[in-house]
Amino acid sequence: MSHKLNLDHLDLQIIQSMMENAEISYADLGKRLSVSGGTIHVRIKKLQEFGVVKGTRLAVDMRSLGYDVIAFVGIYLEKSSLYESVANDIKQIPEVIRLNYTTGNYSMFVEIVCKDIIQLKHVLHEQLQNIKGIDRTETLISLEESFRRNPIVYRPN
Amino acid sequence: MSHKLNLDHLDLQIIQSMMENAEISYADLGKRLSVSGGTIHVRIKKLQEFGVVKGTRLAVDMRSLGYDVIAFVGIYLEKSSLYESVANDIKQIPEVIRLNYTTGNYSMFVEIVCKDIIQLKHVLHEQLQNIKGIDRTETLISLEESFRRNPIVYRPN
DNA sequence: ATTGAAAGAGTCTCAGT
DNA sequence: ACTGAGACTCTTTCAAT
Repeated sequence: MSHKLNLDHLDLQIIQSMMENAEISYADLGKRLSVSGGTIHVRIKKLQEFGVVKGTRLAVDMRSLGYDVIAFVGIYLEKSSLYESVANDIKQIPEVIRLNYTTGNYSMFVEIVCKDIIQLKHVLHEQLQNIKGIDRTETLISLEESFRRNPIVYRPN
Repeated sequence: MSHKLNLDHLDLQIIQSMMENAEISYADLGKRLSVSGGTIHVRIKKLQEFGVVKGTRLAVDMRSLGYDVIAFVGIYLEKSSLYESVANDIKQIPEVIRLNYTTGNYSMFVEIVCKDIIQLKHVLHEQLQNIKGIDRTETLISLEESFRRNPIVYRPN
């Protein structure tokens, strides 16, 4: 992480392409980017060694599994020094899939995924609110996710 | 349509495992779950047909690519009927990777990924604020991401 | 660093259960 | 529905450039 990475256009194109679809074969991706499959292989191995690439993950449609509710919760702390302790307690709640320490309105900001509103209510009132050091919370419930996409790391022109 | 799929424990275990790491072979995953590799293959094909599985994606450490800044922006609309038009304008901003229509404090909520604060400032002031129909915005900048993980779809016991 | 080809490993299909 | 084996495809290594 302390080393400066020197990534060229080919590296970025590979990343851009495989962030969207990691199933493409090295040979096919090589064809598309005008190099051999062997070169794709070497580059990906390098990116893994450098820690840029962290593996591949199955993309799952959570709604079709019955996880219909996404909520965001802004958290106000009693004292900002309680961050570590509160973060640790929050991590014990499996429905919380993400926690950020933030500037701005809130001290902390979490994302929650649940099967229904009943379960969300349970997480908010029985779990989150009981954590020592949390002053109060504000909840945003997502009625619709308009889009979600990857950052653009390679822009052709 | 998102109901009523009949998925059993095996399906959920496959999903749970491959959400974390999609590189495992069918044979190895089968061993772990006490079935043959062929069965894993059939199940995954079924999950793809049902639309539960949407492919695989490369997991990338954005920070090592120089994308150091994550920000969340809450948006107040002049009228909530402007949602569609504003959503469309927001989608044109490549740094915005996610947009949700929400209840609660804000009408809309976006996530932004940038290389630095300069770029974030540009996105906020030259792009977002110029969109017709946006009343005002509140920005949360992430100072640290404490954790990020997948939802739990299978809990052993 | 990239290539092409051979060796090794994984996916996919199918007949049998 | 699951299994195991054969056919096929992809990954990985490596000598040559």
